[in-house]
Amino acid sequence: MSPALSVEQRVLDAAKSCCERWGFDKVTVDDIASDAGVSRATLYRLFPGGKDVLFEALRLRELEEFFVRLTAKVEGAVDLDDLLVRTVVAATHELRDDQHLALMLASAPGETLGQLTVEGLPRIMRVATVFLLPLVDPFLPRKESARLVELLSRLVISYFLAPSDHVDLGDAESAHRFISTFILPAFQASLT
Amino acid sequence: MSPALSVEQRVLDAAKSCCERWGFDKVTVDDIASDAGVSRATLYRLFPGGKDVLFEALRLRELEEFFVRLTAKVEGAVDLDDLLVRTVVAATHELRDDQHLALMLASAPGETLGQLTVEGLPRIMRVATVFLLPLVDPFLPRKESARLVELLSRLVISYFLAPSDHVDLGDAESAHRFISTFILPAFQASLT
DNA sequence: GACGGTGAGACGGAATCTGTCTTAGTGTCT
DNA sequence: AGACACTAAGACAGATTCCGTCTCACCGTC
Repeated sequence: MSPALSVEQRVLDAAKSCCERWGFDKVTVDDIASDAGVSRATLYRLFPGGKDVLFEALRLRELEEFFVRLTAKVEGAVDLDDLLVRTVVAATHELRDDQHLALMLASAPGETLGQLTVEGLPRIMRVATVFLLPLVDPFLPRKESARLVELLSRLVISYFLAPSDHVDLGDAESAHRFISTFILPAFQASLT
Repeated sequence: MSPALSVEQRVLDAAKSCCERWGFDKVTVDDIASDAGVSRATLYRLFPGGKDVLFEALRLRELEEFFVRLTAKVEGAVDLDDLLVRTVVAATHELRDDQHLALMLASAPGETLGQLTVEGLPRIMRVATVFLLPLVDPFLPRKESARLVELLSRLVISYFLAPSDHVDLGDAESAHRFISTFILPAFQASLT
């Protein structure tokens, strides 16, 4: 047996694939453990607290991978307008293309929505801030950056979950119109 | 709500699709009931005894559909040799193409194998006899027909579960060789 | 031989599932 | 109108599964 990946990663992969195979609320810890080729004891040693902690870690990993891909896509923006439009468009596309997310929304809508809106939102904001703040910082004072990142994160999620007839944040032109009209003016005064 | 299908059939369909979605041992009666758009009480009224009886009924339905398709494929055989070869070949192909069976074998091998070999075999023999006896009857005395049907059923299942290097019952020529060599001689004396 | 990491599995308590039952609602027939 | 068949909803106890923690034996390394 060649680990290749760390045991933690193997377990998280197993959790993800079990989820996709059986749906979130049918998965048991035993399923995940045996899928990862690991004993239950080991799983609990790696993720003390069990299922909750494990899935929390999985969500965190997915979230970070999401922003790694996202920031890679928006590198080299020339001004704030450009940066925000590209970020919002790329994020929207990523959300729409996320198979795992789609499956979760289909098989366990309540849980998944909670992770996108209520319980999970603080973590999302936290990670979004970590990844996006450095990109926005050149254009705005720190405090304004944080406000901006939070605002856009909320908006992207909202428009992803409930698309609008008037705005399509997956479309560059529409996103540009939206951002110049509703977002940038609020931060114009603070532009550095 | 237009029933279109009888409630029993809807419940059996739900059981089948739940099985395919979640695997045999993850399905609950509630899953099936709500998938069929039926209350749990109704389900237990239709299948007194619950899960076991329900799945028994499902297996019986699948089995009968199997033989309906099979007999349709072997109509018009001119002699016993022809009939047996075509039956064996068609049955083998049906088994190999059965998606539901493949899923069951993959997700619940123990249970499914039992249904093909140990507990389930009597029922298979019974249904096979009902469907195939009339086809074989013209060529053999009743008692020999039953022996023949049983023998071939067992062989088809065995070669399906564990293919041989020497015989391929899905191939007409190979099946013909096999049947003329091992099967027909034993019944030659009884040919009517 | 000590030591960290692991698998196997026992354990009690919580959660879920099963199968039966009762109740109330709906549509049909007389 | 009333009798009737059929159903959804859900309460219920008992069985089963699952969870999280624990112990113990095992193995490779130091």
